[in-house]
Amino acid sequence: MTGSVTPPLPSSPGTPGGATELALSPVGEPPPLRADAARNRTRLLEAASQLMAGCGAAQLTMDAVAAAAGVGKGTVFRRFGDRTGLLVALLDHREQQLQAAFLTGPAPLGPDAPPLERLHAFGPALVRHERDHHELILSSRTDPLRTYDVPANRLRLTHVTMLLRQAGVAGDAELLAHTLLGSVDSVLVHHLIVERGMPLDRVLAGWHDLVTRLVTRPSSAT
Amino acid sequence: MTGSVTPPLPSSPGTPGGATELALSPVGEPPPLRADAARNRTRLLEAASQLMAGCGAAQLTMDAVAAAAGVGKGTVFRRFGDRTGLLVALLDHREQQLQAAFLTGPAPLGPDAPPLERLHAFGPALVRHERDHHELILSSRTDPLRTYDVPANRLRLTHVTMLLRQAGVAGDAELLAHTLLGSVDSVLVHHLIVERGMPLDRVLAGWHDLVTRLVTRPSSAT
DNA sequence: ACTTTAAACGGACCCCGGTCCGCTTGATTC
DNA sequence: GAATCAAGCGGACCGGGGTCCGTTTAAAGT
Repeated sequence: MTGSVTPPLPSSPGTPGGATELALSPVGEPPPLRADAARNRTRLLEAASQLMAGCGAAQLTMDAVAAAAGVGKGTVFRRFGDRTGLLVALLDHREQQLQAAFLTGPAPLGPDAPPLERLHAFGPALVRHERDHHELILSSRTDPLRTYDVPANRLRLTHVTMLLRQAGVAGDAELLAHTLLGSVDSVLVHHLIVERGMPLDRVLAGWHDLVTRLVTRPSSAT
Repeated sequence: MTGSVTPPLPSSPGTPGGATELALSPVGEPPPLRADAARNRTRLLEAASQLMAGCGAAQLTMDAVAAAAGVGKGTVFRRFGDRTGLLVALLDHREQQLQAAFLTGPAPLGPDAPPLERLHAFGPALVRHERDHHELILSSRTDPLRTYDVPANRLRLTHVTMLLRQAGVAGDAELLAHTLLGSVDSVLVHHLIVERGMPLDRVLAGWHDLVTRLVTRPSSAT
């Protein structure tokens, strides 16, 4: 179980400017749910997953999910904050596999391979994963800014940043990681392939090329 | 006047798979509006702009815009398709300045400077422009896929692609252009600066660094 | 077992985006 | 200037996201 989606509890409007800390992820103690709450959470995720499988994201209305799970509508919102929250939770759950693959899995994705190799392998793995779940991803992007707060995406960023550093890349590893990840962003790739008819191979070649360019030290400037 | 926002006329469901051509932008004859329609269009854009300036994007409801412009709600939808369409039209209008700057303006942005210099200048110009309009941009991103269809964004892509080619870059210019543009995407930059506290200079340095890396031929691979 | 308390629950309710369809009006033709 | 017709118009209507608040119930204390 993920347990990562900390819903925006109504008790935390707090300081608006909140510069005390990042305050976005006071991850440390996701207070355990009450028994019934946990049970309902599971039911809701299952119901949502089935509705999704059955009729696509369009049919995934909050009322429908609530009804299918046999709970009230308010409960869904209490648990997941809003529709996006529910979708993210659903997605987050499906991320586990991918995360396991690059965190602890076998080479070339896992920690046994050298950083550069892992980096090269990471792109295709991501693209494949995102293609499998693109509908869910698409519909969870209603609020563009929140994308960067999704745990899965944060994890990817840290991962790529780390790999870049380990590969001995010169320069701003964090920014470069953003750039790399952006180049295989789910929405972009979907656009390129579906709407522009670009072959998948070309996108993947782009990833490898980009990794190579970024890892290579720029020899001459203007 | 832009005149670019061709609303999805109810008469054009046509062939769904439409592989005849791109069919996305049959730009060629935006059929002229009837007098009253044109008048209302202007009124609506003005009303929207004022509401935006007055109370922010949140208050920009379709009803409010319609009321402020003194027309019916249906008219707004007929003209702009949906809320996003209205926002894009608004944004598109404000793009003119930027577009003029890099299409026909003076060096280093305009055509009088060498390609590489234009490329370096383009990033900062974009970032500045996007910061000025980030609220509008943000709220026009509800439908992530449509982003790539916005005329302004297409233009940017072609522009950067062209500059890359002119600068003699080796490799997939179109993909590289996507990558470059992605690295200064409005939402990303806003996230980095506002939520992560990254100084603007660092983002801009990232752009220059990236341009340099991409233009430089990768000397050694794995 | 009984009390207490905060969390969880449910569904009526509100708001807004988007649709629909009958009416109006600007353009064009004769 | 009258007739014709497509384009434009408007606002009632619908459905779904999100909120609110009175009620219920799991858990902790005695």
